[in-house]
Amino acid sequence: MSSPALALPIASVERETGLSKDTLRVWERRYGFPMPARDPKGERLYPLAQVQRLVQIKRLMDRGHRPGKLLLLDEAALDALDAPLASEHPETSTQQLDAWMHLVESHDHEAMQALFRRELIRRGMRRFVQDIVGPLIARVGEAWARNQIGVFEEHLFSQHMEKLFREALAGIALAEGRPRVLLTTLSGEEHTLGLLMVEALLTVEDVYPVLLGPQTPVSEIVRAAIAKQVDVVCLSFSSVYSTSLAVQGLADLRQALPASTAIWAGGYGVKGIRKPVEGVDMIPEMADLFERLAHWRQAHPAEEK
Amino acid sequence: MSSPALALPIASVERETGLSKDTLRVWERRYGFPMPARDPKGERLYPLAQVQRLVQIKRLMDRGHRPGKLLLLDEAALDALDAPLASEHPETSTQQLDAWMHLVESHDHEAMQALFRRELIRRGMRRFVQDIVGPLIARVGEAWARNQIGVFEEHLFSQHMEKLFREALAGIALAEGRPRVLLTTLSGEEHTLGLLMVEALLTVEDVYPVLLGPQTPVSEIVRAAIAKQVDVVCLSFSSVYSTSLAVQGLADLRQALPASTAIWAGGYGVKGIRKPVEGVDMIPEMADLFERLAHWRQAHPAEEK
DNA sequence: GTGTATTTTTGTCTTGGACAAAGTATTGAC
DNA sequence: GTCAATACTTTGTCCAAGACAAAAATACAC
Repeated sequence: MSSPALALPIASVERETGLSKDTLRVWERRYGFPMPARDPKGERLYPLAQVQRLVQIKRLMDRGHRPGKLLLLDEAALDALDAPLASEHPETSTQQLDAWMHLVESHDHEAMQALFRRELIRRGMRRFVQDIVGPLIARVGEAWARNQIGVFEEHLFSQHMEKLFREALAGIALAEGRPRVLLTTLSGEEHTLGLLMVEALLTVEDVYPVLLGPQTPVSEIVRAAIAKQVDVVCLSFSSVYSTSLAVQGLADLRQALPASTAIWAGGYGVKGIRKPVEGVDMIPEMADLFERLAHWRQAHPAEEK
Repeated sequence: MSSPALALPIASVERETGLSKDTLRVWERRYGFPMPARDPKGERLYPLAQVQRLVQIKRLMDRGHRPGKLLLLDEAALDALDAPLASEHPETSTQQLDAWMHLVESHDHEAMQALFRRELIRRGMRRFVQDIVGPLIARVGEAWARNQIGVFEEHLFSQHMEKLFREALAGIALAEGRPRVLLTTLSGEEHTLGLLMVEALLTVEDVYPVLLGPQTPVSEIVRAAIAKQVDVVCLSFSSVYSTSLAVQGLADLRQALPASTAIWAGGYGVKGIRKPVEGVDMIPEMADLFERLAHWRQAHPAEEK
């Protein structure tokens, strides 16, 4: 018999935690944690408890804590760090959001899907996205960082949002509207939901969207922009994307793209950018998107043909 | 200025080829290939040509060739081994696939989308996926590996496939069919297309699918499987996922999941697995999926309530 | 406050050796 | 001849300790 699932080899820990083997080994050397057992061959075997703690540490690091501090803390101190942060959801009526969150937590996706559809019809796409989806995505991200929900709940939520948007857009035939907008993210930014949200908003505003999906290198964005003759390249940054990487990427893109092509950068990740990047329009809030759009249309009156 | 993309550091090569850093280094030591340049710091810089050849070698390995032989061959001999693959999907003529590929290359996604819809209606979901989508995805992956198309074309293709599947499934109300199947990938496997394809196939076969999206850690898959009470966990592996990581991950999952929950593993990434993993059903080909499904239903006759 | 220089932290890369698991070849029984 | 057990070869992953640059934090000047 024995109970083999009590410990994992280093490769599995890498997969489960997202921490590289090199990092795991160097932490052990420097900080004394994690300190795995060894098999007869001398290879590391991480007890499940240590793996769980590593997951927790990783999550706290994503929230801005530094490994040097975290790895020296004991379990209680770690848990204490997990608790606060609870105070901030300003804008939206907390009560309604709580109701939505409860659906996310309870995995009742049939009810969630049904409620989404109802609210979409009731409010229209624009208000639905602004009042519900946007805040809810932020709330879910926050709940995940605070360990109130797991990866599983977050994934399920994302999938159903995606399904909802794609179904809503399914019936809409693409008009030859202007501007033509390319939607994507830079390499390293995996979050797709923001893009779909923007696609939905723009489509109902008679924009012609070209959805490229996430993680396109700058050089390929340029190729795409030229091949599909877009007027605007719109990028989305989630809150986990490093601000400096975003600024660098936007600058690179601006340089590589013809001056006639506008660049819009949106999402929670751009809120941290203090100094604006030359030739790039920041869209920190959903509402700014419409402003930008109106602005573009004003500057580019419809030419015949 | 400069030309930064001419060579890649080892981490990028690992990501692009699915070969681990350790493997890349040990091949260099043993066989003399790949033999990367070095930057001032002494770190490896793989020229693009070597990376492409590595991708080719990886593909040939998945077809059963052994690295010891392949790494000693020159370019011509490698290409010779590569060629005879064309006849693998007899149901679809190479000519027709070429026509599809041409659409991918020309970025004409309106035509592509229209043609997809027509073929879906004409053939039905099952034949459409088996005869067209499956081979086409393989073909696109291959073209990408050979550098015949860029990231941009590949992304655009993926997005339109995704759109197609999601639109096709939009109208179908989920029946309370059995088995209930959880669809996801392990951390590190980003490819979503395979999941959607399987979801589409299963949905029309009256299965109840739970799509979790990509990159779920094993522990969260287990939570999800229990919460959603699924009968089967179905994982997809693309060709860039390392075979040994797949085996390790499947073993970890098998151990963590109740014995009553079946595990199905599909995609091009499982073709390289020689020795079956205890308690995991391999689905190397699309057709095997239906066989597995029939098998499951036979073993679990519908109980009333 | 805002910007620049200095120090610390941190992750990734390096080498060469070791070993077991998987794959191939050989042997021997029937 | 087939099949199975045995010996040999191939192959990927792991280990150790050292090195270094990019990022973050701190100190300092304005």
